[in-house]
Amino acid sequence: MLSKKTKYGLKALTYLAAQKDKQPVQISEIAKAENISQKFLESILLSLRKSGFLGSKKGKGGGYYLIKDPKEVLMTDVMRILEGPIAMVPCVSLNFYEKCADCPDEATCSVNKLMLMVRDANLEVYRNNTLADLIA
Amino acid sequence: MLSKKTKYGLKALTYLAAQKDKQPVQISEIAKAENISQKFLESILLSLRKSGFLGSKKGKGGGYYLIKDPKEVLMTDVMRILEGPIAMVPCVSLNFYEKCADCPDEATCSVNKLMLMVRDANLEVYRNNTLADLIA
DNA sequence: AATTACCCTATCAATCTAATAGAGTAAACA
DNA sequence: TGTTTACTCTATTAGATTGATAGGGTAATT
Repeated sequence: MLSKKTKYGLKALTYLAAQKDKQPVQISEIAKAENISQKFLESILLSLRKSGFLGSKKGKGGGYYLIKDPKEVLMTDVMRILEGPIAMVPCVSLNFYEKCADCPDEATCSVNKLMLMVRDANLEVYRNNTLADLIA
Repeated sequence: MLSKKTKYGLKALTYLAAQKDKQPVQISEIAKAENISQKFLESILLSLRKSGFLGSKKGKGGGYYLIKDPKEVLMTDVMRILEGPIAMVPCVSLNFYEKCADCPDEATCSVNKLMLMVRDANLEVYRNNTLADLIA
């Protein structure tokens, strides 16, 4: 299951990407428009800022804004920040690799074999889609 | 993340598929060979039996055995039983469709759009792989 | 200087997962 | 026929995670 964090994060990103000007948008505005718990959204936007997707401005007229061009924001990066590893098992993860404690041999492991194919299929989708593609 | 249930279930299925004869294999043998908690494996095999993948035989010399030819066992069916919906959000699920409560319009929803592509990519993998493919 | 809106910490109920325990039941075999 | 074997079922549990909420703190505009 996709977590609400990722769901909300994606919605917020596309909301910001759809803005005509680059003016900051208040959290409250996004939360209201997308039916998201404002406090929860705060923490999500914060992590998106810390990972370099968003900028923020404090004080009156402040809010969050997209740093890069939506065309430059790859879904691989977004998903890894919001949802975590793209792979369904650590033993096939590119960025979060870990050996399975119980599995004696990856080369002959059926789970490894299947999940490797699944990972590649997912990567293919995430690599070929940017934030801009989700709006059009 | 792939649940342990699915992981163990897949391992058990491939273990049974790799058997030369069609003789029943005891739970304890599979559990030992694949490093799985026996009691947990019991419940998994039970659900695989109830959903038509496995047959069982009680008493001495009993155990579980594969009902169909491994070539006929599609990963789509296995995954749906073990892991649940293939889609990451209910609003793009073929077999478990549900409208998102918070989303006003699927047609313009960015999450829907992305997850639809992800679902199709995953389906492609699961449809093109059978239990037999995981052994070879 | 006051307001606005981001920033951070802590807490919480609900849910899910993985594992375990223990008793029950059906089938095989001597 | 009776005992053994191994599947079947119910219940319980600790632990982790999720999603949400509360409340105060801080920095930057006006």
